[in-house]
Amino acid sequence: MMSVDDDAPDAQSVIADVIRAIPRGCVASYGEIAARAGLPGRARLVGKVLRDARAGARLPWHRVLRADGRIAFEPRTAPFREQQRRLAAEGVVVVKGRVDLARHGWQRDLDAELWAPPPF
DNA sequence: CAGGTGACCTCTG
DNA sequence: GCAGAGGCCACCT
Repeated sequence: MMSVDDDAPDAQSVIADVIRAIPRGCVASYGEIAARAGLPGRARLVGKVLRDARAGARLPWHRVLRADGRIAFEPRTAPFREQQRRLAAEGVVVVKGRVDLARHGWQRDLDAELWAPPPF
């Protein structure tokens, strides 16, 4: 007997899947992730998923940034430096706690595929 | 039940 | 660049 819930996986697991889909070397914002999970406006829920994420969750949490490309943690804190370190390890440039989204943004990557920009 | 909080976002000035 | 307001909603007091 099917129920409608079979087609309504809980939001948090969908969000987790989206985060796992962020390519290495790319970053995505909370709002972007929520939107891609079919949950526009639910950026805060993405934050909760990451907060609840456990070590064994295997989520690339370091690839999630704020909408302006800044790391969500307070500068100079341990988590902040850890995220910055992990990003650098993937070749993502972090300057003053900020990433150039035009260079490493996931959405930008999609645009690159669809638009097939000419070499400059 | 009401109020505050939070790994957030967008708009306005 | 910064500040305020409104939106979002799960979770805790």
